[in-house]
Amino acid sequence: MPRLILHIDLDAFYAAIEQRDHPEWRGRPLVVGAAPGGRGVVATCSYEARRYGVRSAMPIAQAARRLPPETVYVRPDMARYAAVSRAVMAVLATLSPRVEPVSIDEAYLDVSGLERLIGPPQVIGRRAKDVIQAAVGLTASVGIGPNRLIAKLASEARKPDGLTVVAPEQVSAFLDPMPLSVLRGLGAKTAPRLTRLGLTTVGDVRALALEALRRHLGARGGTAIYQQARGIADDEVHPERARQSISKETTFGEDVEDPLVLRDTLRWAAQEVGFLARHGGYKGRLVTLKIRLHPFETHTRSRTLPVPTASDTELLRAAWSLYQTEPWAGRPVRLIGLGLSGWAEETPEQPDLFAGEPPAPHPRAERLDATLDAIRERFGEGALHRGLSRPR
DNA sequence: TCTGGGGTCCTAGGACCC
DNA sequence: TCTGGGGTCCTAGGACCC
Repeated sequence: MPRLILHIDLDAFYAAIEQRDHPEWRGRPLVVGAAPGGRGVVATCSYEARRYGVRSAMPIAQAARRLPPETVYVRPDMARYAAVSRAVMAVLATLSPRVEPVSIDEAYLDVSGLERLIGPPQVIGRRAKDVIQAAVGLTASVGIGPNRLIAKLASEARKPDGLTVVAPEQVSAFLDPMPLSVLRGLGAKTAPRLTRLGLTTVGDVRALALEALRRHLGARGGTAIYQQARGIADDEVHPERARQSISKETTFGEDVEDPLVLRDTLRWAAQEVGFLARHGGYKGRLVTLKIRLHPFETHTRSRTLPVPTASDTELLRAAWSLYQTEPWAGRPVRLIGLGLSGWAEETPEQPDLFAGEPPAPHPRAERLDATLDAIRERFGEGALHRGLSRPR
């Protein structure tokens, strides 16, 4: 039986939350990210700001030069955004129990078989958008297709507040005219390898033999692109993917040479990582120090410990000794941080969204009220939209 | 023009063991 | 004195994604 995969992407997520909670900022260019005078980039910006050509990951100084004086700049409040995200994921779970969050503002749902319960794909997609609007007062763009790649490209096809369904027989017509960079794994470095061959669209890539693709992209990458260009891609949705690493890093406002400041910063990172690890029930053996030296030279150094740990002091000791064994002392540091990975075999899985609660019998969108109460209880009123309204 | 922070996955060489 | 493969672990870096 063919799968039906839904991809949902919350529109301008951080910026939309800020505008939701500050009505006076609605309709104005708004940037969530670094302070306009400082170092850093745009995390997300409102659609009003995008009209000036501002995009995610653009250096904040460059964005500030383009944007008008009435622009609002806000620092990210990740704890708040994460609460909204969890509320969205919870309400999506009333549609289908197979929800895989892929980032704070994106998820895949396996909605195969829901046509009998809800209706055709268009209606399922509409329902997903409605329950999110009702729960948190935000718009989302939805794409539905036979696998994850097509669902994702469908949600990107119309934004914001879009809804696009691609049936299996429409896949090649949908894919062929797209720029080849939409395929997963063709980024800034590898896409030009194909562009140099005169290829520009997915249709062009589809015309290429498997052997040629493997020659230019490597055996693994070449095969993956060959299949994607034919609309063949992963359609498994994994509701409880375990995380593989925990890390914390920071970029200094100005480069730092004082070893005491570096050590204090690593201590902070060790405490943050240790806290997250202990609360998730993780212990890891691999400690990685990350450092970015002036002007923009990045290194990692890692050490495998004999015994898995989640201890702040052990993390700090390992990271600091990695720093000290390198001839970096005295060189100005732009960024420093550390990570923990390599979980012990017996590390328990991260508890899922509803851990500890009785399993919901047959979750359906009709149970929205009960779900909203549960969300309010777990994530606080702030996660929810004020002036709650029911979907029709 | 200056380039965040949080991740995932892959590659490749060397050590080491059988 | 020279020489196999295969497998696993460790480490560093890079590409990519949101």
